[in-house]
Amino acid sequence: MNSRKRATIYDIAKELNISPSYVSKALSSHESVSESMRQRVREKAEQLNYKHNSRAANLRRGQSRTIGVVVPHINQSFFSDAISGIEEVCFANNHSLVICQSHESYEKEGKAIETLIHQNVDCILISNAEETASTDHLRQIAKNKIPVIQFDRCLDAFDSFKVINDNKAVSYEAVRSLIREGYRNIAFLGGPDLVKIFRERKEGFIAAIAEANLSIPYNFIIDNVLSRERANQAALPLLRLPNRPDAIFTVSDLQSLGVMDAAAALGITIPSQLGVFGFADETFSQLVTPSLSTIDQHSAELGRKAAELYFQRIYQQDEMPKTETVVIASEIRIRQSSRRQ
Amino acid sequence: MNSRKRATIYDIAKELNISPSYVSKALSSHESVSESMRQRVREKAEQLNYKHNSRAANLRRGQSRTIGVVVPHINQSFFSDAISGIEEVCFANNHSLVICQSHESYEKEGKAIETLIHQNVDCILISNAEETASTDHLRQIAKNKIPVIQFDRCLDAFDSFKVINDNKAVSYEAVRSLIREGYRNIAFLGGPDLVKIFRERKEGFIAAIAEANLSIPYNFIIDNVLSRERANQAALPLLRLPNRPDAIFTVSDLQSLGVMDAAAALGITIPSQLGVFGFADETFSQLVTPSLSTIDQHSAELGRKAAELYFQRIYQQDEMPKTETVVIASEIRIRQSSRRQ
DNA sequence: TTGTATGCGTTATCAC
DNA sequence: GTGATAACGCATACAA
Repeated sequence: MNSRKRATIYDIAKELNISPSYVSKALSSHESVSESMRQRVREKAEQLNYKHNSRAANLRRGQSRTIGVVVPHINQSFFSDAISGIEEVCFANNHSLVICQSHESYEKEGKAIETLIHQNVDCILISNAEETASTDHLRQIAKNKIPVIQFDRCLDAFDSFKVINDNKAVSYEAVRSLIREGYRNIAFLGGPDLVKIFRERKEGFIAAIAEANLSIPYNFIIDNVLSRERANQAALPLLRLPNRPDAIFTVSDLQSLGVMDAAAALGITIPSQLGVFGFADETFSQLVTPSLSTIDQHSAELGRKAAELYFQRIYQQDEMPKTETVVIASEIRIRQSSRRQ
Repeated sequence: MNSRKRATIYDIAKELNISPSYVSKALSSHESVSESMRQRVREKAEQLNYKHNSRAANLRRGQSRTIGVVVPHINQSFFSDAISGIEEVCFANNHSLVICQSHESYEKEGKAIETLIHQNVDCILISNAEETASTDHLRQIAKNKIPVIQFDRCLDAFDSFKVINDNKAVSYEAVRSLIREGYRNIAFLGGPDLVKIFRERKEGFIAAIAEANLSIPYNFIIDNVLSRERANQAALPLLRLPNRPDAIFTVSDLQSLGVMDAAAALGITIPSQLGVFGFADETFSQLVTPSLSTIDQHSAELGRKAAELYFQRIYQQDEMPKTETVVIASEIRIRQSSRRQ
């Protein structure tokens, strides 16, 4: 695919009988270059269809002006919304985005990180895979002097910038709203306990339950059932219990879908016999019937914030700043699935 | 952020008292390097935490091993699924992905392309913005000797590899299924007429109508209403007509949602009084009530195919191959919204 | 088997 | 104002 090579500053220099370095300065509008010369160079560049090669420039500069992103799946609303926000900020700052997906696998996550290190990215934004139970891969990044920003699914065993929602507070709000609707026997379906956000959501749940002086049978709190299928498998036995839950709070919308499947299979009506509350406000949540009560994480905003953190706090900073955790406010969206009236 | 620099082959060479170029060969397991030396180099590399800098290597090689992707929005199922497929293939071929979104704007699309050219990407995969009515931006890419592969939203005024669905055939099938269900007065909500896929979907619609000897009032075919809102605005007056349509075929699921909104607003029941058929099989389509009949485009497969086209037909080829259009079979998914019984 | 020289396209430094 | 030179990190043709 090399029919002919692209024009370089050497070509422009030759045509204009000036030196390549001077062309470079002219193109970057260096002060020491007269306006008339800048003009001449620009015209010749246009004429030769010259395009600046940013990778060569970045090699020279010792940067890549590229941000790496690792997410479990790019085709889940939460992540694609977040990436969308990240892309906007990066684009506005003349940086580009290299995206990898881990498919929730720790091994693939490690490979993706390896690739990004080879690519010499300036920063890595990561939301960890469900499977990830070690911080070795993150330490690997740090070992290569690449700053890490975790978002949403953060491992607190690794110190880095983090962008998350006010998970505990909003979960507390959600469960309170269930209690206000008259639900009394509320179960919880969670995610991997290593991931802080899932622990926090559980804490919020427990706080609301405790505050209302309700009791939770030990088997009403089930961790590590993050997918629709696994939540379904967890909900079925729960809903077959003599003293079955009258509401279920889950840490993702997909899990709520699994609960709804289970309820349908057992002929249990939502919301009258069973309240359901999800998390993430996926596109489908307001479209299912009954529409799903959930939590809007403002994911695009979360992505934007993560990227901005790089540009404001790390980029062009001399030393590594003290890490920090940014909290993005989220909102409960009460819909039919948790409204008894 | 330059606390200390990363190790290079020079560092390894110095430590081992051999030449840098020899290190390079040893690391790439060149034949002329003894196994014992390879081993020594590898160990030292490991020890110094050396990471291959692929951007420097690629600069030397005159490639970037990077594919650029431009889509309207990365957070729409169809596109994120397609990108997911593209990513898989690229990752398997040791290439990385730079992703830009046009937000359906021609101007942003052009800027994204400009960025990708600067980035020196080896190929650009693009699905054009709704607004795009010129092929200038694509010619700009070609002018820079970068191969273009259009997918889904292709402009046929620009000759390039293209990957699309069997739009006409599957639309024909979809409309036939509506007719089979007894719908007789079927309207069409389309996209921009410049984009081939939308024209083809219309052609399929017309073919089925013609075959069944049904007539279509001139105002039952409405182009260029691609979003939920615009489809809603188009559907409302249509459904207020004395001789209103008893079914509507749209070229996207979001449009169908707009139609459903309109029907709900006017108290028209789906599917008994109005059949609705969408396109794309977005995640939500099987979750809405009534569930939406639609067309599964096999978008991940479509993305994979687009990427494979690059690796199989363009990458490492001496001359630009003759372009070609690849058709990905799609399938109709008949659900409640178009089933009268 | 090992090493040398050169260049990829740019920019920063210094000299004129 | 303008230009020569080195360097970014690597790979390759060529020499030994």
